[in-house]
Amino acid sequence: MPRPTIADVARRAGVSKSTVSRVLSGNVEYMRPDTKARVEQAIAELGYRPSHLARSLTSKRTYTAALLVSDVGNPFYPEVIHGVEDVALSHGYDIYLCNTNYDVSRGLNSIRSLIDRQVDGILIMSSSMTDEWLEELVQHSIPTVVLDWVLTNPPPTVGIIGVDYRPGIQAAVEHLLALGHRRFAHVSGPLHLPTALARRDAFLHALAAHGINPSQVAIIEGNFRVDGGRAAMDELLSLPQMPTAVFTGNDMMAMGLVRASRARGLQVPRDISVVGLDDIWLVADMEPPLTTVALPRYEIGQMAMRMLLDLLKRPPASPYQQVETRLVCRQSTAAPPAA
Amino acid sequence: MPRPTIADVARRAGVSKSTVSRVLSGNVEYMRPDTKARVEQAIAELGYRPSHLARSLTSKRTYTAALLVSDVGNPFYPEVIHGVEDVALSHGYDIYLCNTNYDVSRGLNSIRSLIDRQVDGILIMSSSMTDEWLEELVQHSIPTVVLDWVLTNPPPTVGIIGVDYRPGIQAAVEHLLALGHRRFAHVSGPLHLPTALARRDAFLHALAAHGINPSQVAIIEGNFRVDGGRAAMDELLSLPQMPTAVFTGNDMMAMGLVRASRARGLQVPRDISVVGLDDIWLVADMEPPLTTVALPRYEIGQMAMRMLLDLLKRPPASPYQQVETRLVCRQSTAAPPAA
DNA sequence: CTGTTTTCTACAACCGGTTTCAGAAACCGG
DNA sequence: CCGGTTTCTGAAACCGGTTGTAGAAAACAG
Repeated sequence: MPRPTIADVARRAGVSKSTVSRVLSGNVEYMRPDTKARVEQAIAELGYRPSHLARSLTSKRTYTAALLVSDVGNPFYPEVIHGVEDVALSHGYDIYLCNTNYDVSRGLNSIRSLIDRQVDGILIMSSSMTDEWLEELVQHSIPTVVLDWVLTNPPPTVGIIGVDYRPGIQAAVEHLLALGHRRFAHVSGPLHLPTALARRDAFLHALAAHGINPSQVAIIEGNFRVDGGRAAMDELLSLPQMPTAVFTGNDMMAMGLVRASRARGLQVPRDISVVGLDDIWLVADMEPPLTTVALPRYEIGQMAMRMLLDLLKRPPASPYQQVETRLVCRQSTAAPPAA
Repeated sequence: MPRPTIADVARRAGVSKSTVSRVLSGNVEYMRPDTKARVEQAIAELGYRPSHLARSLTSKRTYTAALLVSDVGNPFYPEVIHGVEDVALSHGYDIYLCNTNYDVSRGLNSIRSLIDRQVDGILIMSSSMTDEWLEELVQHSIPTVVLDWVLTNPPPTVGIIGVDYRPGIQAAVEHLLALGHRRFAHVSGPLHLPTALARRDAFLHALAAHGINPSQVAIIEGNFRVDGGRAAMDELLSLPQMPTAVFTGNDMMAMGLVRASRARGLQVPRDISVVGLDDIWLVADMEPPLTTVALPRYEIGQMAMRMLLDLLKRPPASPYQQVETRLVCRQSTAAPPAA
């Protein structure tokens, strides 16, 4: 037998569809208690549950949101996803998850599909996005929240979660300086990404504030992945003068770098100090445990979803919120070699 | 301006809704070419895209499926998710992702919500499920595919992806025996899970086939997590006689075990050999790289989604498919200490 | 016991599509 | 030029809900 519909309930309770609809939506101000009771009983007896679909058709609300990430396999995401999901769940929302696989056009396809499905809003946490995505979404006036993206003049339906890299990175720099380091390198993410630039610049500024000229800092462009960190190690070794401390744009590259350095006979932190960024769970018990700039990822997820819900209520908003970073000191940093 | 509807297109093309609907669904056998052209032009001019929602209401198909996992953070899942997603995408499906967080009732809530949203089917890949979930789904005759779950007499709407642990585990056992090991231990998953039992039994059977009595094998019940592996190491040390080779129910526990052993002053593989299961990407460059029984996870994802699509077409099926495991030899296994 | 007001419920239209069916238009042979 | 096919298109009902409105029933005043 197919699911009972609202008409079945109405028939059984001897009332009209509208009456059933009213008790469902709690709109019972002018309803006789016994009528309400009859309807409720019919609902219970039939095990009736309203169809989300039909409801959405009139209400224009699907109670559905989408989360676009580059790749669920990236350890950065799980906690973010949990944060998003927990808030979503508690507001009756379900989440479409889409991996862009770092592919801009795949992402755009997903977005189109999601628009056709009338999702109420979209969370974009894929670094490999383009402004074209936003245009598409703005055009259809779909509320959107973007993580760590730079937007001059954001449209009213777009919210932004910013990351303030300064406090964490500044603390890292001061920590390294205090240990005695003077020669630094940075392994960045792909420099066409705003987030990679922000991290690099926060690092350089913090150094400059302490009298270290950015031009003395070796910058190696990486790819945010483990193998990028590995490759970077080789570049470091080919430098005329090895830096004694390296800050990597994320933890994955730090992992690759530490491994590659071990393979090259260098020991972390004795021969070289390494600081990562993200504080993914893996690095807490790496060999050695990684010193890193932590991002509150669960919080980011929650915040993003909450912002989206806000955007859904009172659209002309375009909010901006920031999360802070902080330094987590572990054992991949030490005084530079005497040399 | 709101999205154009089919009525807008019809008006603009000077035809009826039905005609537009027909060109949309490609049902143009009896249509004059110029009519079709007019409609297509109107569609293009308005940038019309049909509403998935309205369509689903009549067609009873939402082109939506759900994937239930225990925790996206578990490195087992990403590749599975990719497999599922790739097949889904290429068939016009979008995927709801739900984390159960190892919580049976949270999972059940998700399932209820998904049923109300009329998903076409559900993939269950959360080990912490119960048969109650299936009952709910079967009752609503929602096609379901379950990974590695034991079901006597599966209902026709349920498909199962089985894992044949034997080939991989057998190879692992033979590998260890060839190295000279005779004293074995197994760190299992929670033994109320069918999958944990299957892994344990495959191990014991393989040993038995080579003359090692299961009763001589130390079995420690773990939890499939890193800390479970850590705890298991302590139990191993308290044994009257240390085994020389340990097979863990998954890689996470192997990681914990290796780390704990290092902390206890033991070296892998010199003092003890360790074999994991899953071949998650992390273990390829652990210290030492882990020997492990590999599961074709991307394939599992693809296979599961394909099975679901099949189930959607010709329901009275209840298929069963198996994937094979195989041994990946790395450096966490060696000859036992001379002692 | 009426007339008015208040309380309650049903009817009907609508959301944006699909599908059945009937009838109009074009084509054809005689 | 007429009747019978064949080809094409539109009207209407439906999917499963929500909502505005009209009008019946109950309550109340006179």
